[in-house]
Amino acid sequence: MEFQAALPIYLQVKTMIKRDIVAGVLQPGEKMPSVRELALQFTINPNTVSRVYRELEAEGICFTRRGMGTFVTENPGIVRQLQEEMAQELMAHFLNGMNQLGFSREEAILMIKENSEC
Amino acid sequence: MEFQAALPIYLQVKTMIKRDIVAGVLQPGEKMPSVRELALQFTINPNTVSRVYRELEAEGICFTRRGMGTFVTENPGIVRQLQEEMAQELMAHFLNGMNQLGFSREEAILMIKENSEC
DNA sequence: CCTAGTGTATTATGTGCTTAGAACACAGAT
DNA sequence: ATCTGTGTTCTAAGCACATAATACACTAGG
Repeated sequence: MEFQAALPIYLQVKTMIKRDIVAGVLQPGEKMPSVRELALQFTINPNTVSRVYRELEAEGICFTRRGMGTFVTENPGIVRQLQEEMAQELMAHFLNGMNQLGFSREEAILMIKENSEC
Repeated sequence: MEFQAALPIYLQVKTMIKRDIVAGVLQPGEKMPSVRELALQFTINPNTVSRVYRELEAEGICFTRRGMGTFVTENPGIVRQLQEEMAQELMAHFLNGMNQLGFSREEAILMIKENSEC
């Protein structure tokens, strides 16, 4: 694992966790790795992981029981909600970028269809 | 104009300029805005613009004539090259992200087709 | 009670980005 | 020569991010 230099690590970790929830790697109610464990796994500082969990909790994605750990929100709708949010954001980013490059929505779709090398 | 907090300003400006070149807003050989002018336009520091021009020059996208200004590279291939590069990057980012959300390439294309609201 | 494993908080340090301000070097026009 | 508009360079300051190290607060299980 390596992080992209341009984006703060804590944001990249947030995205990874959210994607793991959508993909089912982390399931609703499941215990997430401990702050120290995830810090070891990513070779980053526990404080950085702590920030990630704090922000994810503020977004209603997980909750914390002091002394016990951090857990994915039980609400099963969380998966669909995250999936919708993140997919929309990816599509918007892609289409907006392609538009600024001079490609229409249809041209963008055509290009992505005819490109097997990505 | 406002910048995204997560990404350094100089990177965002670089992308904007490259997209303008691909879209034809800036044409090969054309004079680019002066460091101070672009700084005023974006309400950022001239040093930040200077850094953008320096990096773009290092990538062969523009060249500088001291006392005259900074100009888009004359080479007309620059447009096609940038277009190819940036489109590939957008497609890769999109498909990779969708994959991590659990969508195959075909599903991703379907979703983007059926979504007129983005 | 004690230990181990949780999240949390604090302090200090280093790095990169951004800004402000000032000065310098070069080119073109008057 | 002088003025104006270029890019360039330098110094100082502030902020966010990330790290290291340490300590604290809580929970479960021996």
